[in-house]
Amino acid sequence: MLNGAVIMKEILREVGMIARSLDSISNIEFKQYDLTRGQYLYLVRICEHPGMIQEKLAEMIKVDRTTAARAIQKLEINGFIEKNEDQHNKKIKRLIPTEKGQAVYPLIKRENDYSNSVALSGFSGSEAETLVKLLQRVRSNVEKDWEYVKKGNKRDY
Amino acid sequence: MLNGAVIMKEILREVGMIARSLDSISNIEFKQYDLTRGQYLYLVRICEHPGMIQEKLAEMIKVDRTTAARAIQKLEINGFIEKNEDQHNKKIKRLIPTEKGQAVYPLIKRENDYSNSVALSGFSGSEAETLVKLLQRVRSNVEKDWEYVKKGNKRDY
DNA sequence: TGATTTTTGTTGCAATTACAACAAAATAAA
DNA sequence: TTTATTTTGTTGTAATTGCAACAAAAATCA
Repeated sequence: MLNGAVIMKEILREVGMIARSLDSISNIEFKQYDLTRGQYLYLVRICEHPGMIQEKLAEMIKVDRTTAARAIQKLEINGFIEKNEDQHNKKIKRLIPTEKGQAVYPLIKRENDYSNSVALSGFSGSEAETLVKLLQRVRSNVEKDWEYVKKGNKRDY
Repeated sequence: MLNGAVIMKEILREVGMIARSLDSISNIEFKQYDLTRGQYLYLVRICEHPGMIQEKLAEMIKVDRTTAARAIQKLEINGFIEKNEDQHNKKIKRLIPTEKGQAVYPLIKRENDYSNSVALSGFSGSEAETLVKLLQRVRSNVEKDWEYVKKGNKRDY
């Protein structure tokens, strides 16, 4: 039996270890496609939601606006995506994958799927499902605080 | 009902979003203790495992050896920890928190505990327990691949 | 309408991150 | 013991990351 104190620290640390491991692996494996650190994160989302703007992408990934801005800038320079201007709104730029970007997408997807299958090896279908649902709830809880703190507010505890 | 395809991508992404959110929050909140980005990760572990060497700490956190080296170097420069030489082994340096480091520890702990409680809000005790256990299995699965890839090996998929 | 606030985007810093490449001590193998 | 390999640590270099501070367009408000 696990007591509360153990759970307290473990969730956060386990998640951190898992995320860093998987991110590190992906970054190493995507170098062969000329994607530098972190870029795959943005590219997959742009491919899945073409026309998205970078502000929303940053929120989706949970990364600083300026970090996203530069990652996206680089994706554009290297020909993976385009920034298209909007008909009705002069301020926003809609992000669209190029042919090159679309060609890389399935390779990223395949790697991510494989990493997921590794992560879930030994899991039954229902265990995997339970985990996804619990994680989605955690994410929903956590993202509220993230936005709150990111905006300069102070949490009270 | 969730189908396999959704689960496939969701686990990895949910974990990534949660990890980045929590890390971002912590980094903002720890600035008041003069801890710069990422340093809290190392300091808590050194406090909980005094005498640890930095190679093991890097493995524990799942971060590059050289990243850990510089983070630890900075913790030392800023007086949070000491590097003690070992009696029997001239190569290794044992990491020990200073008074200052020990004074900050409970503050980090408190913040982490709070973030955990936020992450788990709405969870029953048994749900929280289930999540920890599933995450530990995921981490165990994933860290094997991380070490494998980090050492220069190529995964086949 | 006009003034104010929010959204979206960029650039200047200063810092972390990590790959390479090296060194030296410790361990394993011959 | 001598040689080879692994472990542990550092530094050079190049890149990402994110806070501040700014700008301009859009949305809200009075």
